[in-house]
Amino acid sequence: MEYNHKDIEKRWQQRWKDDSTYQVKVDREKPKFYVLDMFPYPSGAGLHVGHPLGYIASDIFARYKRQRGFNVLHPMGYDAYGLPAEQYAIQTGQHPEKTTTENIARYRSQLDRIGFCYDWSREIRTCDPGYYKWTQWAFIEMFNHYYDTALQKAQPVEKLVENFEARGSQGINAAESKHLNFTADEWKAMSEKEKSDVLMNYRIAYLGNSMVNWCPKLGTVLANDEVSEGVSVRGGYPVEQKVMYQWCLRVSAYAPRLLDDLDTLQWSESIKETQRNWIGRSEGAEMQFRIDGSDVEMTIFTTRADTVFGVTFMVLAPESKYVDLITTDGQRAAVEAYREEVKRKTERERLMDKKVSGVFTGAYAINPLSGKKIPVWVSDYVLAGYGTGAIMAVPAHDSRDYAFARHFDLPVVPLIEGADVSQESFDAKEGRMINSEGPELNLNGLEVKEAIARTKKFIEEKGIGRVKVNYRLRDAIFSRQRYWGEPFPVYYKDGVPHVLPLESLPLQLPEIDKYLPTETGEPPLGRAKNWATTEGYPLELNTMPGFAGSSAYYLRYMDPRNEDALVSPEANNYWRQVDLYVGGTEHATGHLIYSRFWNKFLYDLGKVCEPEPFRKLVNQGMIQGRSNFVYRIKDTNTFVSAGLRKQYDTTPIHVDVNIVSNDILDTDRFRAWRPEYATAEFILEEGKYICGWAVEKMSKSMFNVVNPDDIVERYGADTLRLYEMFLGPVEASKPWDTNGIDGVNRFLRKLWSLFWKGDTFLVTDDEPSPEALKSIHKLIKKVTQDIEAFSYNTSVAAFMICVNELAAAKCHSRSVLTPLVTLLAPFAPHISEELWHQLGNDTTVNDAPWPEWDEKYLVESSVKYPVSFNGKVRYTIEVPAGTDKDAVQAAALADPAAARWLDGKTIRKVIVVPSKIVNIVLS
RNA sequence: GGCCGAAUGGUGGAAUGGUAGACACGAGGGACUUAAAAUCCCUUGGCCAUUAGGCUGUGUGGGUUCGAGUCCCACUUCGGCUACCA
Repeated sequence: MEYNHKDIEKRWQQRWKDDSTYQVKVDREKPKFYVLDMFPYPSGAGLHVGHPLGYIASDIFARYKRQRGFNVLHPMGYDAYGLPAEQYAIQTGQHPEKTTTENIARYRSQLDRIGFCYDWSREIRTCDPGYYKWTQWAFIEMFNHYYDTALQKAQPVEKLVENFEARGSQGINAAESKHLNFTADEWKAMSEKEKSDVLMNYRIAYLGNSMVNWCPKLGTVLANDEVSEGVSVRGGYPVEQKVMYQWCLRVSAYAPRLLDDLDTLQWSESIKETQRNWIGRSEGAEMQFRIDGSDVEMTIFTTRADTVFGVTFMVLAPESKYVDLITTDGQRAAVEAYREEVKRKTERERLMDKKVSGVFTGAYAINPLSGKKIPVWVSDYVLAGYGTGAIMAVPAHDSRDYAFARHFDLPVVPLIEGADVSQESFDAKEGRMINSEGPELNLNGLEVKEAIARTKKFIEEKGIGRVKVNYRLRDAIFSRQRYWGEPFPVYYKDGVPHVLPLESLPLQLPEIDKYLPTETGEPPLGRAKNWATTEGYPLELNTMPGFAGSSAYYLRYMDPRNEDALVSPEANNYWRQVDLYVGGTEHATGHLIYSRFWNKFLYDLGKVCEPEPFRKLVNQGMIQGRSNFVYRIKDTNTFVSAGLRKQYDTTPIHVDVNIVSNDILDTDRFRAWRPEYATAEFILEEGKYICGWAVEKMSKSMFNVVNPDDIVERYGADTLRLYEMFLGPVEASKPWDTNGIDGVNRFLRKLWSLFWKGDTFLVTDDEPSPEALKSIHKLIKKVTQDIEAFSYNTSVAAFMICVNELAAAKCHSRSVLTPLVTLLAPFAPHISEELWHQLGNDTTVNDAPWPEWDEKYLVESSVKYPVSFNGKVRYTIEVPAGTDKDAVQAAALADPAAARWLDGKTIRKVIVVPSKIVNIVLS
């Protein structure tokens, strides 16, 4: 029998499906293990060979854990809501659901061919009403809770209301949008609408005016992580800042816990660091500056409390509410003009434009420590969204303040001994303070750190300010002016928002005729007919963002068809959390923050039993494309081989990598590729046309997309799986290069030839030779350790070595081949399953227990010690295995070859090190 | 600007501080074959040498060590993420 991958893979994939081999149930007899891939957005382009990299790695681990006796949950589903399907719908009128369903079908067939051990009975789609019911449910719960900062926990809003009824706003510890002060009587006197507004200030899901990233081209707002360098991540369209009344999630309330709990996670340091930066904890102080001749007090935030004596001016963000309060009549026109100018600029223009700009408000503030009058300016280098939107400017020790001061000719007062501020600011937090003496506080002579602490203490005592920890993490904007997303379970009664009762969920996405905003500028849902409750109250027109559906999907897999809860306590208590999560780093500041937040919220409610969703995270690298080029001689239809192109004036042209093999162009297929090349002529080198190559992003336009289907068709899924792993470490980014896949395929055929020669089944019950035993035990040890360490490329290499050794030893012994096939099963499940059954087993190879290695087969009978002098290996001595250290030393000293190297010198010492090296040090 | 990571043959990549370059591709040579494919064997970091063997070698410069690709310091280059964050 020949190795026929098509027959084997088709047959076993069918068997696994028929037998439901990979379905799992809660089984309290067995330990659980939860392996999860980040579920894909099913794009129209289908999978390329880069996508399955992480899936293959996690599949190997899932199968391995199953063979180790774990009950393994390994599900898959689709992040089905998203912009591309909607953009496509706008262009073509095709319902996004139709596009999405088709794309999912394509993804599924591509995934199926690779032979994953997913439990497809647990498949979920975020756009499925049975699923998004629970997204809406979570939103309602967030609406009905506030965050208690003393308990560090979400609490029902009713508790807050009780407090208001009894004591007003006094004594509450709640995360809030702004600080409110009212009495119980004032609360009781409020209208329905006023009460609603007050509660919005505390709810975890709340409606609020906030500065949003508005993308006019996409017609929607975007979250911070959906914007990069002033343009939208999807599409790259310009984004502007705008205040809008939007649904938001109070993620910021969870910032301290999101930060602290990072330490409990087995994630890469780099991704934890990225999250730490994104959360952006900074310890500093809030301080009040009174406006001269007014009772307005402006609050600023600073991490450099020590530099207050160097504050020579203050700056407000153009959007700051203080601007209206303090601008003098004389300056009002100029300030308004400036604000208009800033407003017109997009975020990108604002970032690009490095020119310093700003305008004086006409007002002066009083420095609370020195008592000096300092001017207050407005400039767009101060952001409304961070801190309080107002800063104290210390030009001597902050480069942005310095640039501003130089531009507008404001004074620069150095505060640190020896700091030269004639050319640039001195930003380092070190040195001794000078020029820092006021009527009540003297910092001169202190180190910066001491000065910060002293100032903080002083301002707290004097009531000028307070120590404050500030977080950069913003609340998540949760509204999208889109159609293809989860509808909010919200209706408006007399303008007051209410959530729908839980029994009425899911609130299904209505049909609409066009997917554009309405003529009046309302979101697409404004087009839906009868978009109201049965009582006729209008429903919310926005939909939820992409991250809503992906924030708790890992919980739903535990209990995917439960109609009464997101996940039952039984299922959740058994599966608990994801033990291994595999996916790309691009979600570091998006999905991976939102999921943690969402999970912590549900944890506070007692709905889930683990405070973190993903215990261990592995980030697979990106697979880049490897493009091929042909070189056309200018103004001809003649193409010259890469090695000869320097002799001509040529233009490189991307050529489809699928008609190139080992960089050699298939010239016939090239002529057939496109009509304009039908008459192409070639200048060959050594009879071949060699293409040039470059590493680029994998994309259609570069003609470097490799479809896994083609690889599976030609070499089989097992070869694809092994090759993707063999390419390099899972975490590393690397270009896809199909050259070299033959080596892996050759390995599988060699493995096959241990079992079959022609139609003869070679397997015997003979006792294996010591070499064969050593070979297989070496493999067991290596593969076991490598899988645990997620080092699959070296595992594949170890398989190749073992098979080569067994072939050389002509070993066909069942007792060696059985563990070999068992070990290979996670990597190449189809061929392993086939051979496993040929060895006479009936169960699936995935239930074959993982073999254990025995060190006794790995011991050498004699050991060779390289002997080195001063670090250089000179010769080798051989001693029986087990020889102790002293005997090795004696043997080394007695070896006549040593004399050759001693050369009159004396031996200072002899060191026997663990790695079988004897090191002789001469003096 | 900030943070993180990387740098090893023609290529992808191996090396708990202990014989650098495993494994694979590619390349060269050979066997089998009418031929091709497939398969098998040999060579393959560089330099010198007929061989034996020698020298040299992990981005650069220093350091620690009996011993450094690996640890420390400085630098260079390249990637990734992030950014007027006060």
